[in-house]
Amino acid sequence: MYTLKKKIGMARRGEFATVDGTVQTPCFMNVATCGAIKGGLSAYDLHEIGAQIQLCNTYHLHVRPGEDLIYEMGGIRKFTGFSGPVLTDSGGFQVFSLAKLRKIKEEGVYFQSHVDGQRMFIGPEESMQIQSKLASTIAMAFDECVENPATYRYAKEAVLRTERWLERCKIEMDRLNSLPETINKMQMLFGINQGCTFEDLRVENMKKITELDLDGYAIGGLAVGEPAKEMYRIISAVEPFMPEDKPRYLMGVGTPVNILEAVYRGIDLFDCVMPSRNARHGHIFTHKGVINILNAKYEYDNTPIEEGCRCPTCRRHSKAYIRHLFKAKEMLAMRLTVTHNLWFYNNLMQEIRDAMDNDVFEEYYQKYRNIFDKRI
RNA sequence: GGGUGAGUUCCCGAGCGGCCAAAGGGGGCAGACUGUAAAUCUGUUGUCAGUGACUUCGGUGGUUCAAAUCCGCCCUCACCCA
Repeated sequence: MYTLKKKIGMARRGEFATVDGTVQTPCFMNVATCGAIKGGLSAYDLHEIGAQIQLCNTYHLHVRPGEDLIYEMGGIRKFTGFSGPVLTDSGGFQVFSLAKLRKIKEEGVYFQSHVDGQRMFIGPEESMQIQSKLASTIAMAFDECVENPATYRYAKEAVLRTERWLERCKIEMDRLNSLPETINKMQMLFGINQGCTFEDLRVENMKKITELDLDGYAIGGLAVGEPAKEMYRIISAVEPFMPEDKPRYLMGVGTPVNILEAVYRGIDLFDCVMPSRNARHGHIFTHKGVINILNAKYEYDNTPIEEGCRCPTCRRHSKAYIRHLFKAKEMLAMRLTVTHNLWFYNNLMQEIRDAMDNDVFEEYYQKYRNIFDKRI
């Protein structure tokens, strides 16, 4: 249940209520693909960071440890100990990223496990069944994320197939939610908009999927190599056709500026591996831009990553120390940088919400849109 | 004192007459990363000048058109015998 609290231009300040807690939007969802934030953060650490909601991956959890085990353990939330809402990605994106091993058919996708090469099949029904057993708060529709660039012809074929899959997802989800043994009978389903960078396909698809009256709508298949401007163009093209009273989720995006630009264009939810993955590689986000903590210039730098940052890392540690930990291959290095970056992202959303609440979002947007992604 | 083996670019370590500025690691430096097969991947790592030149393979003196590679002497290290 989404409540729009304020609108500033296209930007939306809202609240998204679920059975597992309410999320203040705009919001960033922290990515815990296999049920854990890579870099060694626990559910407790996430609480410290101000994380509202977490994303886990259907495909990865299906492969290991399997949805039956997680079902037996009481569902993904109980299993991981994360108390807030959890969104599960459908496995559709994995079909895309494991491109070499896949075969896409009308019934679903045949592919090989990245762990042991075992042949597997996931279709819309299977994805819903797995997500139902995982008992996440929100399930994502099983879609096809087409690579960029794509021909119009293929893009169209793929969107139409994804539309048919979406109808099957909804039917299966309704059925699963009515079963007595289902852990979360209120499991939500979000539809996913596709159509590559073709505006007419995007718009047609959005009109089509919103007819299904789902719990939320996502824009998928962006930030897959196209220029950022293309992405913004698609968001703006599709946004007018997204229901006002449903949360809007831009999948897999992005850099701090990408997020700011997307919020500016009416998006409520985000997820991205960038803060955690880049942190593991020493790339760190600050309000002044992006730094690489491994750079020689930080060897004797006794100041925190960002002066004035209230994250657990910056409150205590210097760049010189963190750099040393990386050089010494201590896992604490990654824990500290992932903590900072995730804090930065979650705090960024908090700052955006505050700016909206205080009617200074436009100023905030103008101040940072050319700064956050800059390399310094 | 005698014998044997070894000394290679920041480190380890290949190379044993020209195709060697010298494999491969490590380390260093830099870059990439957007619904995570990612604690991963890429580039670079003698000097100077954009195709080239110059200084390098313990030291020194030779042999040769040509030497990290062959020879003499010297130095250092390791092991063995006294």
